[in-house]
Amino acid sequence: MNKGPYYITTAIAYTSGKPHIGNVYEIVLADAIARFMRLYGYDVYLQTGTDEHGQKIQMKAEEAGVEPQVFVDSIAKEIKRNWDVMNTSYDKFVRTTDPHHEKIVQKIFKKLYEKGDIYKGEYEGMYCSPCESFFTQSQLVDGKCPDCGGEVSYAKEEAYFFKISKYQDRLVKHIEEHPEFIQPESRKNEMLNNFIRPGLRDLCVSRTSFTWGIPVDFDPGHVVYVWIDALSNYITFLGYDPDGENGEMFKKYWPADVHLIGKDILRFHTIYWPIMLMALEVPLPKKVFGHPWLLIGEGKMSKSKGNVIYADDLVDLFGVDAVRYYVLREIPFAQDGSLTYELLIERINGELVNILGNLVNRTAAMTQQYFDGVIPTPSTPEEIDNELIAMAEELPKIVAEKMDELRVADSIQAIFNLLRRSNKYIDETTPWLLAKDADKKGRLGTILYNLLESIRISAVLLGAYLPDTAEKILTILNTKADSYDSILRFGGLASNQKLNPSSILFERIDVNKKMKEIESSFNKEKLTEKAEEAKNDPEEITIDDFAKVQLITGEIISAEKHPDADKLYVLQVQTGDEHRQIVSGIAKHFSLEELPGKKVVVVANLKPAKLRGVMSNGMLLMAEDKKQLAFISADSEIKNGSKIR
RNA sequence: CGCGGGGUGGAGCAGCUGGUAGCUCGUCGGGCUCAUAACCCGGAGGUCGCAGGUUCGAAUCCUGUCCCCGCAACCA
Repeated sequence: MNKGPYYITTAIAYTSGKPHIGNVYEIVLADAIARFMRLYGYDVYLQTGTDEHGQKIQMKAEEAGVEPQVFVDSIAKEIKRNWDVMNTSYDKFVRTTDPHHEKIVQKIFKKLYEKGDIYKGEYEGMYCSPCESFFTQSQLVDGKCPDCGGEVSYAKEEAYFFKISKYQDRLVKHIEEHPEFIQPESRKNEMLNNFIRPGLRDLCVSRTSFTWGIPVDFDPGHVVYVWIDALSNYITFLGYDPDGENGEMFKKYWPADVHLIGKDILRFHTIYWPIMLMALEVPLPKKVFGHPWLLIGEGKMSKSKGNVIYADDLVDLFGVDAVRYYVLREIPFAQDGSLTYELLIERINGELVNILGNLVNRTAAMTQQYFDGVIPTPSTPEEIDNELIAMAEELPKIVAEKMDELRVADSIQAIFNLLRRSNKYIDETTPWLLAKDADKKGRLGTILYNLLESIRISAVLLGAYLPDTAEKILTILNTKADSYDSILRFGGLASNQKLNPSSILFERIDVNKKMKEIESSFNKEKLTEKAEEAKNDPEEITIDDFAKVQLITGEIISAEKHPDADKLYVLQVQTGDEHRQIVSGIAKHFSLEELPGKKVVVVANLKPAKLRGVMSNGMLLMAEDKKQLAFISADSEIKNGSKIR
């Protein structure tokens, strides 16, 4: 039952640091789709990997004091390890530093150049030499470099540009004619209205400001823009060759069925990538799915917020399948999902333990008790049986439909509906009562068989999402009937086989105990992190350095909104005899009303600066943790303007 | 008037091609004992952000308005 090739890719992960659970979500999602499609009968090829070039990586490597290649080698290894920890079944793990990939990207670049779609031009803008970066007028802060605050000067440099605009109309047409192309569809309009229709500007596709990239072979000093490099991975590793014979894999699997990516990079995949392919005269992928994000509580996960959660830590705490289950189940089709330990534990206990684990456990126990563990032979079904059977036979179709739309969470829910129904079926049929009556042995057997078969059908489907658990269940059932075909008709489980001894599938988690465990390990982590930070940041300052900073006490007299910025307040602060205006980015944390009267600490000798047009003379000191800001003030009455030292 | 997403019982969501408002969790009460204090049943709880409009009828369509969240700008 081969349904043909199915090529699915994830975005390749950027090797600038260890991937967090949000990054890992993508490969797990891809894996679930890939596993299901394999079960369903497709010849699936799942490609994932790492994106290893670019300035940021070069910088990180320099910071770490190693060669870029050494740096990306170690990160790529770590990323791959995380993918493996999550038990993902990728067919190919690619790396953009692969020599073959580099060679083909050079060929692609050259071909586009020869075709005239890439031309040499000049990049102009305000340039900051220490930072080696160009900035647009609007990015400048007070006419200075936004990164280092240094002077910038007008400069231009040679660069190659890609004639994106040439393909604009074709792209619009393609998107309009293929509503499937951008998923979820709500994103389609965003792309069209926000980026494409206003007009595409030619894209600068080479850099000379750093060297860690694929060199433009016909013009030394230039390296290929990372996105051109990265996006190409989808075809280079299949054996695409711009001026030769394409490889077998390319012929078989391209165009891709799905590019699975984060919604933040949808732009690159629905604009630049299709246009690149058009320019190369290569067919476009069928679908680009910008999946939502996994949020931590309410907010985005980020290092600066200090709320980063790593997949391998979660797996240590809860097990692979529990973590897979959570991310797949909790993130709906087009809306961000949220992760907290409490929610995770709730899902594990409420669904994996109570619904799934308990059902398998009680059914196996009854089969053991009443039939010595031998799968009974069913007799004529009754009305109540037919209801269960109908639902079980319906399930594979429902799941297939949902998966076809990439609605993974819905698929899982459908499976759990059958498991719930099965639990209910037990209560309705009361096997423990039938067991007391020898005449009812046949009926009892039918019921247990129906349960075991429903469990088998569920387990076969669950294999896509919880591979280990599914395998465990099928082992308990002692069956090899695990194909999609085998679950289309109820009754595929062979009778008279003896069940294997069952074990607990998911251990119940004690919330309080677990949270304590997490906290203690979290603290440990924090300590080691701090220790590392201290190591990495050996810079000590002298008392003289500190003396340069002039801190004084003050009091906020009045506060008003910045006319032109959401996060800023314009504050009038009394600092002794004088009073100064300070612009501060605390609008998100405090209301205007509560500010007047607040005692504050002010950095008095900070160079004045204009913030979005308003002068600011100084800076307020605030204490900051993950969630909130707090003012710092003297703990007893002291005159405004008092020195702090 | 920068772009987009969202506001539905205590929590998280579904419904949004118009016609008794549904699911999971929690809560209260009951049942059962095969099972991992689990499973099953029942109840309470919502004027579907607000105000208008279209319609015989709107959570669902239209207009206005308020609030929240992303992106962009800004966090001295």
